[in-house]
Amino acid sequence: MKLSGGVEWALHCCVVLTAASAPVPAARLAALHDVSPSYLAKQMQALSRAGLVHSLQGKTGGYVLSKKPADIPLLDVVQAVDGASPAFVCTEIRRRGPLATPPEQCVKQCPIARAMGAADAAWRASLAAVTIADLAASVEGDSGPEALPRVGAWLDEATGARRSD
Amino acid sequence: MKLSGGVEWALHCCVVLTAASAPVPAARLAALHDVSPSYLAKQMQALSRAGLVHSLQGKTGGYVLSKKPADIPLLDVVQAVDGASPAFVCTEIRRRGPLATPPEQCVKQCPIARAMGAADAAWRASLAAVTIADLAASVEGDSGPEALPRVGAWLDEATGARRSD
DNA sequence: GCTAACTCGGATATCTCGTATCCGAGAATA
DNA sequence: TATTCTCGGATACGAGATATCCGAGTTAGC
Repeated sequence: MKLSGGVEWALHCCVVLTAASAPVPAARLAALHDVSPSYLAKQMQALSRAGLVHSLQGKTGGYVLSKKPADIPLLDVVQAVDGASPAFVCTEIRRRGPLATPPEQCVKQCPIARAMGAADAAWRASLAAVTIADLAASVEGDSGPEALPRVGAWLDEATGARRSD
Repeated sequence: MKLSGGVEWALHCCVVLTAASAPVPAARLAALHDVSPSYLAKQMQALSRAGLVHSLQGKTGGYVLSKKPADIPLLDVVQAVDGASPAFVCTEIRRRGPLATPPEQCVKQCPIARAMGAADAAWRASLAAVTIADLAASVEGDSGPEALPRVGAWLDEATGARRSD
């Protein structure tokens, strides 16, 4: 029961992209967080495939959020990076062995699968209730209203003035 | 975000142990479900270490539930087999890179970690609300009141009359 | 009291999946 | 039109899960 490590990176990227006003290359995002550029690129590709971010190619290319931050639940980001398959997969072992449950009693899934599925649904519901906009607001509350715009400005420097660092 | 496959086996074993009236060897449990005896033994060891089942050695040994089924939440079984560590681990990447958040603003964990932690808590709460006894009752509702006792009798055959198969 | 057989428990190979990386395709700028 | 920068998929590497085996301990029977 472990979540892919790239999920954390993807979520942070989505939050900071909120403050950017121009396409941000994956390399720039990697530099901001001081993480592997190659690997973060992979996560951004996943977000792009899921339609959460729009990718622009070419010299001034990069990634832009394709929706309003308030319309992006955390669940979408997590599922884009980590996959949408549920944590628990029922192997139907009740149908095996000498005392296998007869097929006519297997119309509904077994109680174990139901309970695990309910827990999975609760987890997803919790993630679906929070959006990227909520996270951005929380960052303001924690680090002050100027923190996020400052990051956004730093990200924009890449395109505006390449002489920043 | 994938759960160890052994979790399913462990849960099924706990449910059927409800109906047994004598210690059941791991090999017998494996035969019931037609799964690898060696690997299931590993899961049972995890349950034993967690104190959910009591292990008896010797010729008439085996595993017995160490508590009333109503006192064993699914969460305990899942955590015993899969580990208790949370699915999301915050790497604190906000403290890295050129615009690292100053340490004095890191007294509380970042909004992302909080949101993921809340989802994890919801998942655990859902699992903690269901007990092995609830599952056993659901099995009765699905397959009839005689299904579970029949399995229990089959498990007991191992010790009572070894001439069963 | 002793032998023998059966049990659990931990230590040991194998393998899939996540981690990390690289190079080619495509587009906008100059 | 050529160049430079970007994304995108295909490619090695490593950790963790999967599956297994053998030794330690205990009980039953003789």
